[in-house]
Order: sequence, then structure tokens, then C-alpha cells
Amino acid sequence: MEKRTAASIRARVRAEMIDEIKRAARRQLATEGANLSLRAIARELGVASSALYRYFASRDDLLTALIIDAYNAIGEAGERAEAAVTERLDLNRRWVAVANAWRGWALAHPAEYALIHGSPVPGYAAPVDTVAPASRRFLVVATIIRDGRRAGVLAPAATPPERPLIPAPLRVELDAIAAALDVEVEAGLTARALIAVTELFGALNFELFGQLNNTIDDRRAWFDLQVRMMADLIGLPH
Amino acid sequence: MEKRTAASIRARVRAEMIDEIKRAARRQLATEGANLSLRAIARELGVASSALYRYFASRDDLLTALIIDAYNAIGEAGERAEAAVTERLDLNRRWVAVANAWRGWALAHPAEYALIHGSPVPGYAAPVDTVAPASRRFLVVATIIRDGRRAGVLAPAATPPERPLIPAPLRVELDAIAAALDVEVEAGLTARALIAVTELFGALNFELFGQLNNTIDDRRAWFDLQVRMMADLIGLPH
DNA sequence: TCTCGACCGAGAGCACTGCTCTCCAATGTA
DNA sequence: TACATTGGAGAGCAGTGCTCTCGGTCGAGA
Repeated sequence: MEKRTAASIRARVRAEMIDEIKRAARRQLATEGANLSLRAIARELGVASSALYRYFASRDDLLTALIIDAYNAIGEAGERAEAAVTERLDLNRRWVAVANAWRGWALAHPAEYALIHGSPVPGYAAPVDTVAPASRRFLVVATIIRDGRRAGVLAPAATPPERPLIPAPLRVELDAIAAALDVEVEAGLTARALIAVTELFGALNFELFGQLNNTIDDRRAWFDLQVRMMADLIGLPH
Repeated sequence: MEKRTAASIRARVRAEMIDEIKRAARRQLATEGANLSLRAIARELGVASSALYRYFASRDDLLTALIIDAYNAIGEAGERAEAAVTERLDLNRRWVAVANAWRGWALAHPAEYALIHGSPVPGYAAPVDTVAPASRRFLVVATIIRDGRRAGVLAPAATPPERPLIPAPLRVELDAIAAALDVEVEAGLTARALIAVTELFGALNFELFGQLNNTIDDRRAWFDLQVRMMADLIGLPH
């Protein structure tokens, strides 16, 4: 017991410091974007800038930590909203809940959203640690599709006919994605779900990166319409 | 005449220098991203860093110039590809041409693409000069819709029924957009066209910003499928 | 309980950045 | 040809990421 406790004292202090650094970094992020200043963070914490290097080997390392946190945060936001829908068979409601949760998180944390959905930091190669948190967003959508298929409301017959034919190599990849997400659906449905998600994040990018300034002011209604149209594209019953 | 010629000598030299600076900046952009270095550009041109300030008041000013150029370049790429389609009544072909041109330009100039579609540079407010070039991308799509409506192939009856109902305030805004683009179509069609474009740029963001690494390798086929599905969403006849 | 070693903070320093200011040479203009 | 506008050079300021060395502190194992 002593060993564990003793070790965890230092570890806990260290973890707290890491947390404080990340908090300050997130604050910086809001005003400075991806080119946040380590020295400014150190100043804010009342610490020499060199001290930060005891916790993060480089600025990129700190950014990586923030990126992983952001992926997990937006993923968790979607998961919680989806889990809160009690009518589990109302796939539409679950889809809308996820979409709105994503948008809500993005609007509440625009800088962190930009960190993961914006231009990659030049010369920065995303480490492998980021791929799992990054795919987390898609998992929750997969559960909706899976439940729908199992319940029969997303039966192959009920979904729209596969209109643009999918070439074989692409079909193989789409099948692999579905298998990795543990859903057994035809490639056409996988494609439509992916497209729906792509559209949503495209919409969020447009909204957050200022592409629809002076174009659409009622962003809430516009996003809502897109969410519903994408629900139709997937084939979610209403 | 002497006055004009004399003035234009200086002006021409100045324009050439500006061009050289922008060329070097674009080269920098490819490796360094948005945080390119003025001093590195100066070094590359064999010039003192302070000399650059005779041409651009600040780094942000230079970035603004690059942004405007990028908007115009991708816009023009779309326009040229669309204009090259001789079968003017084949709306589908025109749409595909535009989409592929956008993607081709993006793949050829990823850094410039990121400059206009990625996270906004922190603390950088896009000047008014950028809004016109930014909307240029949408103009070419508008012409396709307009021609389709005029030719009757995009007749209201032929387009899918307006399924998600559009709330009145949003409908007003969509009508305003259509009016600004000089197309006379119902709000539902405007919405679908906007969504199609949103999805395409969402797809390009995913592809260029690395979101579909380890997911889909056959990017060409995947983009193609998305383009065709969005053509269906708009209601372009095939 | 006590000593020792891991850990961590401080500070100086390097090479770099954007930007300003002053000085000066070149060059088109009248 | 003399002048005034233009643009380049260079020093300098405040800031950056990052490294290295030096000490102190405090939890660790004996």
C-alpha cells in the first residue's frame, strides 16, 4: 500500500500540474488559436517557461494533448446526448440529439473545434494516439444505424434504393468500415451515413469558420434543416 | 502619354515585386502553413526583411492577398471546368465538372486550400475585400441551377417534394440568397443546392485535413460517389 | 527516521520571429 | 539637371520555442 500511495502522491501532483497547464493552454487557445505561446502559459501560471518542458516535451506535444482532449470532448458530448434519448427506437430523435450536441460543443469551444477540424498545424503530423479519439465521433452514429437495422426500421427494403452504383473497390472499403464499427449493413447505407456526417461537419466548418457570414443569419434553423435532410438521406424513419 | 508611361514604369516594377513576394509566400505556405515567415521570404528574395514592408503593411496584409488569390483561383478553376462542358443541357455533367475542378485545385494547392477553408487565423479578421472572391465559388453552381430551371429540367414538379418543412424566417433568407444569385427557384431547391456544396467542401476538408486516413483509401471513387449523390439530392436529372 | 536520489523550477542563452525607425542611394519627373 | 519620391539596408525592440546547467525540495527506500 505504501508503495502505491507514495508513488501516487507525486503522480497526483504531476497530473494536477498537467491539468493546470492544459487549462491555461485552452484559455490561450481561445484568443491566440493554434499558435499559442508557451511563455504566456508559463507567465499565467507564475512559472519559468523552461519548467513547462518537464511536463510536455514540446509545444507540439501540448497541442497533441489538447487535440486528443478535444476529440474526446466532442465525442462524449454526442454520446451523452444520444444516451439521454429515452425513446431508443426513435432513431431520428437520436440522430438529431447527436447533431445538436456536436454543434453545441463546437459553439461553446470554437477554438478547440478549430484545432481538430481546421487546417492541420504545418509540419505537425498527428501521432497515432489521436486516431482512436478521432474516430469516437463516428461510433455513436454507428450505434444508431445498428439499432435501426436490428429493429427492422432500417431494413434494406425500407432504405432508398442504391442509386449511384458503388464501384467494387470502394464497396470493399465501405464494408470494412461497417465491419470495424460492428454494423452489418450494405455499403450503400454506410456511404449515406458517412455522407450525412460529412455534411454536418461541413456545415459546422462553414458556420464556425465564417463562410456563411452575410449569407444565413438564422444558423440554428439552417443547421436544423440540414440535420433533418441528412436524416432523410440516411433513411431514418420519421 | 509621358505621364502615364512614366507612372506605369514604376507601377509595373512594383507589381512585379509584389508578384515575386506572393510567389515566395506561396512556396513558404506549402511547408510552413499560415505561420509563414516574412524574414524567410525576404531571404529567399535576397532582400532585407524591412524592404517587404514597402509592399505589404503587415504579415496579415500579405495573408489577405494570398487568401483573395486563393478564392479567385479555386473559383476560376470551377468556372473554367464548367465552361468547358459543351453539352450545356447536361446539368449533371456540369456539376461533376465543377466538383472535380474544385477537388483538383485543392489537391494541387493544399496549403492555399487550407488557408481559405481551414481554421481562421487567430486574431485575423477577414477584410471586406475577401467576401466577393469568397462567394465566387457559389456563382457557378447558381448558373447550373438557373439554366436547369429555365430549360425545364429542374422544374418544381420534377424536383423532390420539399420534405423537411422550412420555417418562415429561414425561407426568407434562402429566397434572398437565390435572388442575390439571380436564380428564381423555391427555397427548398436553394437549400438542397447549398447543402450539396456544403457536403462537397466537407468532403474536401475531411480528405485534405486527414480525417479519413486509415478509413477510405480510394479517395477518387469516394469523392465521385459523393458528387453523384449530391447531384441526386439537388435533383439534377441523369 | 534518515539519507539519498529523482524530480522539478529558475535563469541564462541561442536562434528565430514581426515590426519600426532611421539613414541613404537610386531613379523617374518636371 | 536638380529634386522629390521611392525603396532598400541595417540596427534594434520585444517577443517566441527550446536547451542547458545549476540548485533546491521532497518523497523514496533502507
